[in-house]
Amino acid sequence: MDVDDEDKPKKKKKAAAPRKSRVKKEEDGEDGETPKKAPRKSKAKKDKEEDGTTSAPASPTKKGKKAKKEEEEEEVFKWWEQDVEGDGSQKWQTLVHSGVLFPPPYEPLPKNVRVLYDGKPLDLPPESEEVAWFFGKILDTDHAKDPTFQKNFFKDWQKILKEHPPRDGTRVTSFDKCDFRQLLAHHETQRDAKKNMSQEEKKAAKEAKEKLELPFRTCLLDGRKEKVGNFRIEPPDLFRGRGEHPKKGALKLRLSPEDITINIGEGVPVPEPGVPGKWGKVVHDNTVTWLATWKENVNGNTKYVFLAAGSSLKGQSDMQKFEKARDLKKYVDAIRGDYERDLKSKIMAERQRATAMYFIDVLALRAGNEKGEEEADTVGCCSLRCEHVTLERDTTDGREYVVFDFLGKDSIRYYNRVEVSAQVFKNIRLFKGDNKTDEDALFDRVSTTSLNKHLQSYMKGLTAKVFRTFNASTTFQRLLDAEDLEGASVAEKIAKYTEANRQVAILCNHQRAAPKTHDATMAKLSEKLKAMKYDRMKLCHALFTVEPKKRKQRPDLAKEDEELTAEWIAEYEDEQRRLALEKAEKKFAKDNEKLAAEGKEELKESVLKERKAAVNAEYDKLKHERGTGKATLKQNKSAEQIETLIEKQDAKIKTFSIQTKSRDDTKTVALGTSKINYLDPRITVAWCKKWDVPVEKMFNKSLLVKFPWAMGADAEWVF
DNA sequence: CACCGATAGTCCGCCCGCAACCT
DNA sequence: CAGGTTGCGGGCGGACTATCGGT
Repeated sequence: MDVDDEDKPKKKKKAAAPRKSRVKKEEDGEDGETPKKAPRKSKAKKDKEEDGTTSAPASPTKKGKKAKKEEEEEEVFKWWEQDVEGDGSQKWQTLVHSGVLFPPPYEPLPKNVRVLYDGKPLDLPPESEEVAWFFGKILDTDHAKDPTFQKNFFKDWQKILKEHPPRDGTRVTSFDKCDFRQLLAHHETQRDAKKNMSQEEKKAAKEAKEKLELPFRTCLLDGRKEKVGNFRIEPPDLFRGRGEHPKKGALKLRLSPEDITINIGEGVPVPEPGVPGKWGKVVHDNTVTWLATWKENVNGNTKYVFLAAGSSLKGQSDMQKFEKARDLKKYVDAIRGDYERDLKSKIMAERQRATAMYFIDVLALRAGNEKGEEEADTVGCCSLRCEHVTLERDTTDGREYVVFDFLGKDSIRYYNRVEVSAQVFKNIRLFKGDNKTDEDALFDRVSTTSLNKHLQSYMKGLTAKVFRTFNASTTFQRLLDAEDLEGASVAEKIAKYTEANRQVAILCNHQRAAPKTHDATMAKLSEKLKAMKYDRMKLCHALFTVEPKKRKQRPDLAKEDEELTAEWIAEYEDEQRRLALEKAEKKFAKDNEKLAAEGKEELKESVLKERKAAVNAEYDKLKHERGTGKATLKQNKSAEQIETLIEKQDAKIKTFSIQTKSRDDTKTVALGTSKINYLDPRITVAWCKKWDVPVEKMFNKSLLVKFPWAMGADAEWVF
């Protein structure tokens, strides 16, 4: 399903007109209600009927499961099977939706929950109390302890306080005199109360929420039902910028309908805002994909309500993104040749540009736009400063390195020591110059705009970010191709896939904080692994006991696992004994409880004694076996049977250790981001088909919904 | 003893929110 | 700028685990 007629130049700006008439006509008759039958080869209907109806006559014994009918009756629009038409500037013909959902109004705190000022409770009007609440409820987080956050919060709170002062006229002038602890306590109480709601209450609350949200969840785009993404208007709160953002803690205001612009089809009913007021503006712009927009007050950014990731509009542009990245294959050799050449250019701007391109290509750095004073200080390739790169030469082998150390997007640290060619090394030394300071731009003659413009000269639509997609997917494809998985278990296959995913995530610097419980989890897992190895050891010993000559014949089994030290074995067995005894005690108590309930005579203490003696005998036996290299099993088994058991145990150990290692390797790597944004899903689909792995194992529900267009890729498909 | 099913408690992966990028 | 895509963290719900009783 290659889309190869993509780059046929259809640059006539007004190409939208012809197809409009056809669709429009159908529209009028149908009120836009019924899904438009796809003009060409839609097999969707047929597919549905086949599984939809037949499963209905359930067995009479089965309780009629509350007809979860809405399951999948919707006809799916397979846009990727349509012929590409138009230039993409027009995004829709008709659009019907319910607007946006506003957050509930502020509920004032109970009278006994107060901010204290100078030790005395403040009686605040709701407007200023709400702002205090935003701060109080996060009092136990790092944000509340951050000076910038405090400063910005307090400044904005004072502004609100001016309009809505404390009822007794108290002047709030010092942050340090404020005590928000009652607010936090109230927050915790609320949280507990919510947690402790009964099942029914929780269910009722959930249903009420769903009912409320239902109209907003979907819209009608060209008559088809499509999922809407972020239909909830962002609630007011204190701005949580990432890293050292100068505006963190500032008050993000509550929005009214007047702040919102609605984009909707012409001639369809405009939804009413769910709160008092009128929409700021209503427009009918079918060249854009947003349903609503507003301007956020803290940074002045424009926010939008878009369709969900699984929608046709998002899917189409997502697929185009990957097609564009695949296009780059055709040009990349020329581009590389040119920048290699330009690394030596006499023209400084060219030389810098070539070096920047080299980093973007090889390291998958982001473009790196200029940023303002009012934003966190983060950089990408073009905005690197001299302080972010250092040069190193290995004195023993003369190899040369550039060490990158800077804060990138989301203030995530990028640290990388990269071996470079003599030319790149020389260039960086040159760019860092003698007359530059640490704060000066490394590439003072390159901007993202100029670099992108240069890239466009090779390929239409080529920009720096395309290299990231290209790099990620190419790397992924190459790593997967390098593994012959014939005869491998599913667990092994998945491990190889995850490893390739991991390599890409590392390339793209997708990090995450290690899970808080990681160390504890790893400790548990390795104990479990040791226990498995212990069991294997016992099986081996048993084998040699049954058939001593095997010790010579099977050196692989005779070799002792050095991880299982004598101390560990002793500790482990003692612990197991303790647990077994404890269990025997419990069982004894339980048995008696039951007998008592039945009015029968309780077991005598001697029974417990016997049982414990049996346990002790078993572990005494193990204790005697320690260090002897011999063992007897609970049940007698033939040598052959034991060997089978060992094989099984080996498989179990192997699978388990693969999983354990993979988890450890991935503790600070975020795999999701590349999977969602950078890896062409068709690579995964093809790989799954090639190695007979269900695609559901590699894609979770939302990825499956996001990538329907990729599912048709066959086993031979390559990026 | 193996296996199943129920239950409660824990954990971890998924989804969402929205910030931070790019062009 | 407007209009998108990319990205992390946090909260939540569902899966998993431990335990127990019953067959």
